[in-house]
Amino acid sequence: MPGFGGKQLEMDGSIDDKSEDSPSSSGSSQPQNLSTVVHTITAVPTAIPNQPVQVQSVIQPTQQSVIQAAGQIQTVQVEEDGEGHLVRTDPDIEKRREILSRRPSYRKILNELSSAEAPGIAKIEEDKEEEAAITSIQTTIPSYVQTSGQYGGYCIKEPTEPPSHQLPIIYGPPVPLPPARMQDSSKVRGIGDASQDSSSYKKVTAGQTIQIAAANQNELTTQGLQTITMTNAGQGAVTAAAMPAGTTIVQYTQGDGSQQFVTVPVSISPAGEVQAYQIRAPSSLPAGVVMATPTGITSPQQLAEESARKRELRLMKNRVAARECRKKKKEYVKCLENRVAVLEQQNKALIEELKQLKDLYCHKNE
DNA sequence: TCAGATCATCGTCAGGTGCG
DNA sequence: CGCACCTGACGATGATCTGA
Repeated sequence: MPGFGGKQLEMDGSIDDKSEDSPSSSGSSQPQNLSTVVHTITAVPTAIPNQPVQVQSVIQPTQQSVIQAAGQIQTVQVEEDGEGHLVRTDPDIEKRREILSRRPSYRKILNELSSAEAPGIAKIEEDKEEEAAITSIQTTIPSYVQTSGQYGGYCIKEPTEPPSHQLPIIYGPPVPLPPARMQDSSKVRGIGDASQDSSSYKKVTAGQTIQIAAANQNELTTQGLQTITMTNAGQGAVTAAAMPAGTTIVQYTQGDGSQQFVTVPVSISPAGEVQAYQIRAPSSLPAGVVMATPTGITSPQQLAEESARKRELRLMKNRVAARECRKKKKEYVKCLENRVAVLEQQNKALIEELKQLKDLYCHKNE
């Protein structure tokens, strides 16, 4: 597993360089306490557990040696394995291997790395985004939403002064939608075309993604709500299987850029009754994800819709998690590359130092 | 210019891990 | 033990490169 490599590179079989590779020391790290060097050991970092440490100087197995790198001295127990390799046998190794046998978290690893680095490298902080400000919102589904699952176009009128932290109420008559805006949800999403209409009514795309854009960006931003994207069932990223007809995912972006997701079942009665749902932020969901709980689901169809909604929510969360994971992985790889650069630099400096000392020693003997 | 190769990105699934 | 989260693996898709 690639994810294990970096951790083992640091923890297993290599010099523990927690404090030796800060970026600030890059290029300027010179060993200071050379008089304390008993043996100079070059430990080759390896991703393979139990890989023997390659020892350049001649030392005896089971001998206490002192590794000195970038001013840090460390005692290392070295033993010979069955194949003539010299292997580190620190008492901590077993414990470390045990820890490393678990799947690592890029966040944890990077934080560990960062804690050993200079402050220049940013840690990946736990998401401390504020809890969703929206705790109790009444969403009203317009009666003209077609029960086939395909929305007709409709207008959204933003309240002149919407209450703080509340979604705008969707209402208004159906409006024919331009086909071009119904083609690609990815293009539709993020449209905040405030310049397009000066009126308080908005055209909203239907079929794939419906966005509720702010006419006055500042107005909504100050209320912590910028855009709302409604993803309809059966199209785009939401498959028909995942989202039965009449189920809607509402995604909106707050002023700070954090995304919020709401799943809203749209079961409009043939009579056109509007069903209201209470939107809340349950404790089981992470910050930023709120769940719309329909009141009084009893029929099997509604149960199926409920399970489909749950599935869609799970997929959405996993999608976000995958994105986060990839982001972390990239940062982690970058961090490792920086470490490699720093260590190469230090290795160079140490080799140079050794060379100079050897020359000095030879000259003294002569 | 175009077809194929290569690469990057993304969504989804499955399985491991941590935690209450 | 169940749930939520994390992450490797896989396939799909689009962008870019390359040689004919």
